[in-house]
Amino acid sequence: MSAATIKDVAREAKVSVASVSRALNGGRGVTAETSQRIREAALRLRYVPHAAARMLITRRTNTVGALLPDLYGEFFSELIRGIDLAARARGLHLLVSSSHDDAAAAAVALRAMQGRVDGLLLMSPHADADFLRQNLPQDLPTVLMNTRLAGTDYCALSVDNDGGARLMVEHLLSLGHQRIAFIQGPSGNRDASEREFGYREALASHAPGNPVTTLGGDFSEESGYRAGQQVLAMRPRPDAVFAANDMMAIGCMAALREAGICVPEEIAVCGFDDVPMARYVTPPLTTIQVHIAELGEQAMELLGKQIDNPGSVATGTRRRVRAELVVRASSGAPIA
Amino acid sequence: MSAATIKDVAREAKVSVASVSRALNGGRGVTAETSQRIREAALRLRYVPHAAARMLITRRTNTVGALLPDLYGEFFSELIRGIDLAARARGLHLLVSSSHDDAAAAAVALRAMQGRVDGLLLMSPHADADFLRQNLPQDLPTVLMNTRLAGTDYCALSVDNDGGARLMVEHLLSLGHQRIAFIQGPSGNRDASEREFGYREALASHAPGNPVTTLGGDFSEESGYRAGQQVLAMRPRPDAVFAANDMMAIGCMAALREAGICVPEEIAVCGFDDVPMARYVTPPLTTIQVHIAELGEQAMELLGKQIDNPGSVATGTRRRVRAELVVRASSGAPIA
DNA sequence: CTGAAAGCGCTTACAG
DNA sequence: CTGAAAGCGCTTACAG
Repeated sequence: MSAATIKDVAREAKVSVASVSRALNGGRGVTAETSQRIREAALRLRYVPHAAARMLITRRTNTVGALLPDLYGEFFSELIRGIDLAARARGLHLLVSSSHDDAAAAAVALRAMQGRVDGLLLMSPHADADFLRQNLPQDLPTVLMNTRLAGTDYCALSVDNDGGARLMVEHLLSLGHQRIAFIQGPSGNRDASEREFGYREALASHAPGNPVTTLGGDFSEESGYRAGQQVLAMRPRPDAVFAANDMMAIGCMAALREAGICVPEEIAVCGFDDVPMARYVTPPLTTIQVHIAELGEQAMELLGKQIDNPGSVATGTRRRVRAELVVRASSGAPIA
Repeated sequence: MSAATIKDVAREAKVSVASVSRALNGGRGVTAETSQRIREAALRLRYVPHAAARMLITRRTNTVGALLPDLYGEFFSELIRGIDLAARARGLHLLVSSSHDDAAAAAVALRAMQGRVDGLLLMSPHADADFLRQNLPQDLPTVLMNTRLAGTDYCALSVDNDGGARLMVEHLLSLGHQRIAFIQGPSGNRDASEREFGYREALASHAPGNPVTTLGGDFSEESGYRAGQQVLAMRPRPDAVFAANDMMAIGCMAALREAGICVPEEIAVCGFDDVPMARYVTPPLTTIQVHIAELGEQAMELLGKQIDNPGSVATGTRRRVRAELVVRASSGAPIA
């Protein structure tokens, strides 16, 4: 015996399918008595409305799609949890898709979601204005997360990378550090370039005379290690290193330690992200914490609004998720 | 203008909708020429078949559901990535649902997936035979992951916890450690109890005379710290501590360090999981690595088989994902 | 090879 | 309040 349909319930309750539908969806236009009888019949038959049939007729899937570059790692883990929680709270299902190596794969994934979702949460390094125009259905509510958005009017959420970087530079300056070097992230990476921008800007406005020094990196621990070796060779040597992410900061500290340099006594080192490991390295890492889960939650909230009430969210709405300074031993600050 | 339907394509290509359907689904029973014309029309109209309509008629959603206790953290992050990759490879969409605080919430989530998925990947601490009988549709292909399965014949994947724990105990014994204490995980947790079982079994078979000592814990770093303090107070003191997970091992090491005890010279400490942090603590942690992504991949594979070919997977099929010893400094082994 | 028609399970005007 | 009927967009026997 297959799953019960609305017809079975109608027969069992001796009413028409129309009444069953009405009773089970809010109950307007049905006597309390009939409604009760219908509900009992549905329960007895373990009736669950067929999702596809309902989608077809209501044009609503009650599902949102999340297209992410990856699912792995601290960042995505927290992001997807924030999204999931917010979706759940709104009674929405979550369809995920990730790991698109190139723009073509991302486009395919995007297309495949068509008709399966009421809205889209999109984070993709491949997405630019052109890509979006090509691959996003016109009328599908969409919120971009940490994605290039020059030339688009989609709603967008992003991490306040420059603000965070500025906080860090101000912190280092306040401790008396003068020669602050910056380890860059991968070129073309938006987070990385915004962090660098914040670094430059903070130096320019607070300490215009101080040297601006950037070292190549790609977010990997190894690249941080190599940057650390470069720091060792510089004359005059920087008295602080600000890495565009924590893993590079950790790699950098390893290089300094191997050379017998004490952190933070001889050189301060700090990062960005506040990965869990940051607390556990020696010395614990001063870094910038970003509320990633909030990024997911807020994006979902914005998307939910658009879905429920198209037009309720102004075109091109932008929001930033705040970044906070987390002071630990590696920057040489007196710890309370 | 809304999305094009099959009718629009039929009109554009001057054929019936039946031909469009045939041409676009494999093309059997259509001349190459007609098929070509139809494809061009579809492309021109940017036609994408309406997913819901197709689901309704084919009874296939091309979607699998993953019901997980959480999405956050190393373990789930890796698990879901393994699942996602395997699902992608089979052209299946992935619907996720998580964070069910109790059995009732899990049941609701399970029901909500009905009709939306062709199969289910299920990991739930709330799921026992009774729960499954109550809440799983009879004929829905399902694979259980790391879930209690006494009394069920669902297919199931699980981590080889006892095997891993046995490896660790054998490793410690081979290094000459005699009094090996074990820090337990939360009571009722399947992974935790299997690891403890492996610990006891390995001691019983390889070193029946050695003391069996268990200390309470709940997988949190704090509980490991407290267990570490208990270890310090014991006489005779254990010469090795095996924690049921890495975070407790890390907490334990912190307690020992504060008391001025050297790891591994005075006491060896090791964990289970190989979280990324394990490499970075001082000293680096000897632990058991589990190929979590494999768990997800294999589960997906088993599920895919069941979906494609019901009956092709023997009822009650069980598989275990292997666990490997990762030797680092904390166990006092000579590192190559 | 091609098309007209039935039907998947539901919701929603439209009558009564 | 209640029911008969149309229709959402698709696929698939069934004829031709």
